[in-house]
Amino acid sequence: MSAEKSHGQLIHWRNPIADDGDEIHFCSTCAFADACLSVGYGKPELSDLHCLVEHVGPYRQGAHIFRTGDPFRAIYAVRAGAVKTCVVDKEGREQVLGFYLPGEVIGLNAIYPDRFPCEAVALESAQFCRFSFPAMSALAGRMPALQQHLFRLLSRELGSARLLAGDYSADERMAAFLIDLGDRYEARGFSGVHFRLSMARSDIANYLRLAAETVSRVLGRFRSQGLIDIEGRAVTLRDRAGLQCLARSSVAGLS
Amino acid sequence: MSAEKSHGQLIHWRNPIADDGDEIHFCSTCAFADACLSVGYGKPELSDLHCLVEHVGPYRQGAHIFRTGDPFRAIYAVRAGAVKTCVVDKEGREQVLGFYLPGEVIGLNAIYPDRFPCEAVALESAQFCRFSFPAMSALAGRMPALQQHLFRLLSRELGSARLLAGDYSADERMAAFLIDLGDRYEARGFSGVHFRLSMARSDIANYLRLAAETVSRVLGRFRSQGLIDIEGRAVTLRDRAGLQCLARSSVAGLS
DNA sequence: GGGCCAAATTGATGGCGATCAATTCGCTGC
DNA sequence: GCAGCGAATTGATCGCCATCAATTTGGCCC
Repeated sequence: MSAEKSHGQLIHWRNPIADDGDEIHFCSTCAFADACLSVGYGKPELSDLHCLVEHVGPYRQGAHIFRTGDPFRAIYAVRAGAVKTCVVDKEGREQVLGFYLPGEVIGLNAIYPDRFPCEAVALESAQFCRFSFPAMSALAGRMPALQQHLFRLLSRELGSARLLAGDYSADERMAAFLIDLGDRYEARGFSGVHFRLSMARSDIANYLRLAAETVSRVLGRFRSQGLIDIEGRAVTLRDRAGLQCLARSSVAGLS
Repeated sequence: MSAEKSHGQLIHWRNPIADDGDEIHFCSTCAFADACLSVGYGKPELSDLHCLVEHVGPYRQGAHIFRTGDPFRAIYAVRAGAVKTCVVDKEGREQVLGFYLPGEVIGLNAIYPDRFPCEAVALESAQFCRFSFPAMSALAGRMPALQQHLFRLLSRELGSARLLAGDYSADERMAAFLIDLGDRYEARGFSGVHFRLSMARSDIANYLRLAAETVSRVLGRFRSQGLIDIEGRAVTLRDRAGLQCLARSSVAGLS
């Protein structure tokens, strides 16, 4: 982040990277920032948390962070770049489960089977903080705030997974998707109205359970209706209220 | 249900109730049975777990266990009966999120928002074990096995929520649904091939994101194909392999 | 047993989005 | 700049499932 600032006006939006951490201060945009803040800097627990972190990457576009069936040892917080998780059935077709932006956590759904139930693939060059899960859950036992935090991360993801399961129209799905991405970028300190899609149209289509052609058509219609600007992968949400309205029943005012 | 018993041989299957617990022994079919076993009976932690349990109910059919927006204080394990969880949008249409059988746990998705994000409604007369969540997470801090168990319950539900989100045909959804119910009954010690649907066709339809008419047609077709027997709400899975095959790509061999 | 109402089944029709097909766009390497 | 190739867009057609409508079944109270 600090490095990017020197580039000046070439950057239209803040480059999504959650990397302002050092030995003393934890990444402020990270999903675990709250847990750290809630115990206060300088406490021994915080340094414990730092000790079990390992920075890994960069992984280049298309590289796997983990694969289906890999033994579960750690969860990963995205530091930079973006990731998709997906399952691949025996016929080789893949099904995208989710996209993860800087500051978000992947691997939580591996706790139960004790193996990763899905693949994680870098959508662009990506770096991670790797948290040993045994160490982390041991620490969580001594550190109620961290335990609470893990419960919340899991519970939250549970809520958002359920949202995807609704029987929404193509327009509703797409509107909800754009709003959701915007909200998530915003929550991490980036612009919530102007951002870059890090995934291909076909990945969006797969994630929303639509055909790629439908995604293209809906985006085109949204543009002609003045709801968004989109050029290649650069998106601007022009009419958030309008999108929000389309993305109706999305369980009004949750998360 | 007890009224049914007087009908004598009309009842072919074991009455689904997970209630063999007392002050000393925990319900053996309960979702928390494993956690108890793993620390061993008689240990002080176990009695701690028992102390924070409160038996509630019976709730009659259609009664709410909790409602959207209620402050989150506890999670509930189903002791007897069955439950559906659902959200209701502002137009009043409901969307079924899941069904819960004896031994299963509801309320885990309330941890993050700290309020219940959905309704829980008894599908038939139902009883519960109510676990105070603050007490439980405090105990989890002292009892790694319990913490682990909570993580696993959450993670597991995360996995199953994702399954529902796939773009499956009506046949695939229905087959997967029947197999899943059978597996779950079996996991709790009941028959996995012969059981009673505790929910209405319209609830199944809503849950599977199909029209009630489609559910009716698919079940009829399954019957004429010899895959199942169904009469009213009594189901027998005649050809599990056939159903399993229909329910294909359901992320082969997870959960 | 009879009447009432909701649930379930069965049939006829239509719409949304998938699929197939044809360009066009945009990036990469030479 | 141009060839080459995959991604994205745009158009035409088809099929699954929702919707509307009509019975039929089953549960419940009198």
